[in-house]
Amino acid sequence: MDNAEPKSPQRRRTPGRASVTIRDVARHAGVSVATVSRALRGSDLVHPATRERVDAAIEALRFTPSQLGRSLAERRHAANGIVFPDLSGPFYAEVVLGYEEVAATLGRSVLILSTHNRDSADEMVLELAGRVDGLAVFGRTVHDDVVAEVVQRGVPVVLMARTEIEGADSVRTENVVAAASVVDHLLEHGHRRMAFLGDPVDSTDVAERWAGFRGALAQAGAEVPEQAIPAGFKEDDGARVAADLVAGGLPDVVVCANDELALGLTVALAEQGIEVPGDVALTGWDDVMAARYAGLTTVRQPMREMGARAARMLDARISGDRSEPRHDVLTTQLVVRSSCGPHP
Amino acid sequence: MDNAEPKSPQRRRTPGRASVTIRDVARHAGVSVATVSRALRGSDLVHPATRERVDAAIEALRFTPSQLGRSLAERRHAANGIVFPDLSGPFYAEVVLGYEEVAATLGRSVLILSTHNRDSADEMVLELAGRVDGLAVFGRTVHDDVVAEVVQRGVPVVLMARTEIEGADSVRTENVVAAASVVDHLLEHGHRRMAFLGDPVDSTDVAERWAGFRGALAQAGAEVPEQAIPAGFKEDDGARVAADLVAGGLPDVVVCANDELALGLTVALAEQGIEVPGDVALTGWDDVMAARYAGLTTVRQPMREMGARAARMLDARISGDRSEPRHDVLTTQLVVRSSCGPHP
DNA sequence: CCGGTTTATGTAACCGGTACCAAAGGAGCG
DNA sequence: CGCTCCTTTGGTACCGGTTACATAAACCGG
Repeated sequence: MDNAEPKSPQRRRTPGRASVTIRDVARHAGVSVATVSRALRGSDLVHPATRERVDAAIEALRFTPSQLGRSLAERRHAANGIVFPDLSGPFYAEVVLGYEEVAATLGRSVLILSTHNRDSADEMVLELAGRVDGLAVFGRTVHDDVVAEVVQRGVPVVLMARTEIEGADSVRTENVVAAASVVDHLLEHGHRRMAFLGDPVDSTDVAERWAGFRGALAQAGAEVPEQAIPAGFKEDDGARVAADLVAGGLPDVVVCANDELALGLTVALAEQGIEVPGDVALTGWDDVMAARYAGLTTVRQPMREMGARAARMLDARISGDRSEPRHDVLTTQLVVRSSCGPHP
Repeated sequence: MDNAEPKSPQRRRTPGRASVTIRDVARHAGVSVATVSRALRGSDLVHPATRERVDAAIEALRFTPSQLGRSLAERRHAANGIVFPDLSGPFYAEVVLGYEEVAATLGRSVLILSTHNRDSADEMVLELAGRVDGLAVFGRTVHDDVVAEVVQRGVPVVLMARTEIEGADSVRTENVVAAASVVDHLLEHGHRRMAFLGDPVDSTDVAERWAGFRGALAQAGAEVPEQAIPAGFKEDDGARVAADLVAGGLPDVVVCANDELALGLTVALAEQGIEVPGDVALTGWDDVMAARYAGLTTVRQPMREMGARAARMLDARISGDRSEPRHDVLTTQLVVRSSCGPHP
């Protein structure tokens, strides 16, 4: 009965605490590990009396099954990953929230990775891919070939707000029509000379907004600017262009690629004595909380829904859905406030 | 050489893709798994020529070591968890960001869990605890006994913005002094009748702010309200109390437990024709982005630093630090804007 | 009272790595 | 030339679960 005392190289034990394993439980309950495992998973056929003994042992030993051992045996992580550039915007948080909520409901943990423009981002993503059953990637955070590599390894990927990639699902929000509706609204205000602030090269979303913007202007026979004014996504980036904008002669309105740009620009302009919307009108994009209080006209995107949908798409893939990749487009909504000027 | 053909029950293969393992690499390179493992970990002493063969095999087979197998063998997850109530505030996102940034630098992945007031939160936390090397818990998201249970299992825990628990480190921000400085500032404005909006029972932070608020009023010989006006943390909660506040006779100022409350209240009051700061002054707490644009006087907390510090504390514990639990308190900063009235 | 099921449990081979221990082969030295 | 010592490498027992397969016990109608 009490075997293996002499031969065994005496359980190597790490400095850390000795965690109690399924075999300890089995011994304590006087059954085999198989039985404990079965009792653990509730399901199968275990005699009530036996189950009781096992439960008692589990209780007595305060046993918790190791997720690691379980995952290895089941060959699934029961976890999803999500990659985004930087949580700092008030914006990504919503996406993550929607994602997490659905994933949790589906019994999957969520691993987050923020790339912060780190050089090592690519490796970090690959590493992450090895820890999850599926991965959501937001925007231009990761190089195409890295995403392709992940897909190629068989890990389902959903892209969010990003150009499509062979073999991966995607969710994004509508941009072209929304940008056109912004422009149309501004035209109704009587604004004619419009500038666009944001770098179309930097993001698919911005590129589409820029395209929609130009298209609508052209269609209306209004003047179409040659180029967008390049800028990042932060308030600082908006503030930085204020001087140039003034020096170059103010347009009637500046359509900004996101709210933070518009807000930063508003403040910087005010410092130069230029009023919004009196001297120049502005619009943003995203409808962050601050936009409400700043009276910023903007476009609302269903960020939380986007995260939620990504999580559901991944779940379907992980569960074996082999159908053609889907590419969902969520509709957006123009939110008119005061920054575009008094209603005509 | 080519053994085990007849006896082996022929590798059970799951429906999924057959991932390439370290043994495949070993076979391909004509070496043992031990050698591959050594080559993999870079370190050890492997003959350059051998290493080259192994690398070639890895390349050829597009092998990626399984994090699962590795974690199981190393008995570490290389991952930390963080639990918070709800990401939706513009506020928690910062904490998570700081946490993630440091954790990533230290080579740990981050698992997030948002409890959303779900009933199953406790089990979810316990489950999470089984997947990580350390856990950060924000606020009153989890019952004390659940946290204790996690600690008892030997998983290091750091509490954020929460009352201390035996055996766990904690980080929080200073509240009492800050609340007093808010009150002092308001007294300088000449405000005397002050109300406090927020539920002290709901959160340790709020309780401390309420205490600091009362203390400062008492010290100044001003009228001390019997009770705080209970409210949650959302804009809606702020809006909801507007009517009662007006009906009960407006105080000189309402000190709110967070910015969202103050902002929601501002809007609701405006709808009733009551101006801030003309008819009533307001202050918030957190200094979210919207507070800047709404001109809200508030208290800034170093949220990102809080997350970062929690991650560092956990790292120390995981690395074997057995010293007494630390309880860090981060200093906060009064940010004066227009909502408290014109300067005297 | 017996062969045939059905139910309950045990045995052991995985999952995919890590690392201890031993052995092989080469170099250096008296 | 024999003998240590050191560098490389291989064999294998883990880590902590799951589960296919075998086995034993209990049940059943004829």
